[in-house]
Amino acid sequence: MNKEQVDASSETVKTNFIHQEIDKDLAENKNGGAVLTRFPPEPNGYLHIGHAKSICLNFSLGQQFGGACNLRFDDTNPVKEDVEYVDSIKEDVQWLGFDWPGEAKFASDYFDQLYAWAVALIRNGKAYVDDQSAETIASQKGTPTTPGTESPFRNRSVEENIDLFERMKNGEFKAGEKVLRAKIDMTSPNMHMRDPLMYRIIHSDHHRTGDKWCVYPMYDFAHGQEDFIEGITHSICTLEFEVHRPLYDWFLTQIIEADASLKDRVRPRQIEFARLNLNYTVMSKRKLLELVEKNIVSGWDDPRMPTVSGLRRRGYTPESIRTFADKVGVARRDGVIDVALLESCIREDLNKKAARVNAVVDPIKLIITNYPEGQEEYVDIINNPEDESMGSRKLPFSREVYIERDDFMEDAPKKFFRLTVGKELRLKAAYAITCTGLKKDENGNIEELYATYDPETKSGATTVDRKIKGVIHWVSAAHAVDAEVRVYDRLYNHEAPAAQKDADHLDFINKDSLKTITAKVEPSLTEAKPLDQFQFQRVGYFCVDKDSTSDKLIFNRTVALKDGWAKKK
RNA sequence: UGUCCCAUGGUGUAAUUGGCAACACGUCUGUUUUUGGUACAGAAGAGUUUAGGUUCGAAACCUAAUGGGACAACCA
Repeated sequence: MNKEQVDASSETVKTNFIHQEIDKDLAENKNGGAVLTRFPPEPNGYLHIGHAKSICLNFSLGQQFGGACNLRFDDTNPVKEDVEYVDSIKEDVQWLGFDWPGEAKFASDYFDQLYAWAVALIRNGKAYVDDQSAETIASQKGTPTTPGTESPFRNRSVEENIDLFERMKNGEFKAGEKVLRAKIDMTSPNMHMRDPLMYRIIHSDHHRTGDKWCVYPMYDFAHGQEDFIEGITHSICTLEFEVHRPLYDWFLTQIIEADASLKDRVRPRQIEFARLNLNYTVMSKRKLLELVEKNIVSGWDDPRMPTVSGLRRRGYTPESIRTFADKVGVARRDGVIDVALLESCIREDLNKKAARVNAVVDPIKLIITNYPEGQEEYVDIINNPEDESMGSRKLPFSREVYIERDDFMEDAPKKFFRLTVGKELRLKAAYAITCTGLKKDENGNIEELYATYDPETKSGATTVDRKIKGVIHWVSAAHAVDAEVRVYDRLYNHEAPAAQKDADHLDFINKDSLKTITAKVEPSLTEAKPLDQFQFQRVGYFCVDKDSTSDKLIFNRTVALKDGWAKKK
């Protein structure tokens, strides 16, 4: 199969530089042709759309190359981590449509091995216990432009180091009293090679290992070895870890050197890519947490949050997020993606799937004066013009209906296809009506509209065949059900809220990012279940909120429909 | 006064690895439409940051400049 055919048959097959690097490794028969990736979150927060990109990348790489992708929790810092996050992360990954081989893995599963390797490094004179304070160690580090200086404890004997490290493990010292450091090069131009910390003392219960450990490995001494233990071939991470790569490789080299039996094992390779940035939002855990803690949003799953749980509650589908991740691409240059792309992905998906319903979001009553009082009838209406198999339903029609306030205009320009006095238009799936007048209150606000209908124009009836340009949606007033509709907009009114020098991201909060209104919806919606998705005809895509009940319907607006008319205005 | 990474339409990614720049989103036009949606047809918009070099030929390779980014947590 050549590349053209692949592209034509499957939109998801798209090349990127990581793909190409793996191809090269395969061509060189590295690792015996194995490909195994991993998604390694720290269980200290909720996943967001940026993680989703990484998840899609790692898992689909695993799938495409006939391997798999491990889910591994990087739980090396008990003071920040919690099982609550483990559960939400698992749920989000599965919801996105991915699964990992066997049980989820944990860095804490490897603490014994990591400890043994640390001891091996000490034996080989590659690590030492430092008694200095964090401040002192930091000051000896130097700066990116000036070399560091060596610790006075750097040349302790192997025996002393081993004894000290063991006593650290046994809890004989207080937190901060001692650390284990790699002995590399305090003058290295790469700060991470200036005798980085391997272990620190933490007297705090770990969510999985309890109080077994008093020492915990740092990221750099853990991550590469975790990959190595699991047989990961390609360790894909974001750009900021690029400077860690020499250290990643150095630790692996030391470990293999210390134990010849490890020489033939799969050796992981770290590859970095640019993290996802989206405009009109923020992506850092810290800022997202701030939004939650300051009650700017209702929680991690607030539909305005870029979290996976927020997007889910907003009505985004896993498919739409996967196509988004695919379209965004993978590269080494950092950029900012337009949310419009995300929105187009969910529209594309929901256009095919969502049943159309009639819901009037900003209602105004229209009375059809020549329709008999007390009469009602049921008209047929198609559920989804994009999918005939979704069938049709009956919709009640009567003398008084609600229509959208902005579907009427008193002094309408000629290009206005909707309702205006004297003009005929169609109530979708029902009759053609002609507006005959209106009633205003003392402030000049329109209270009611009046119209006459033409019984000959009933939808489906072939008797009348005149061209009627305008078609609007409506709901029978007598049958309408009230529903709370939460109209969401972007959370920030600045496209780069986190990138301003003299302003905080909170300065750019969009005060109108949530408008709660009461809509009149068709009665069939009382059957809707949480997370069900609909297109409110001509308005947008909406999903039933998790707190919705048949007595109190709540809908979240996922995304508005494209509005060509709004642009013209 | 450092090391490393990056630079392609408005945005994001491509360019079969040296053969006169493509796709998606967005924008604009039209056609169809009982959704001003969808679908369809078409258009505008970059000559690839700059300057040198290598080459018959450079977005791609080399050098330098410029611009952007990363690195000095007992975080990951």
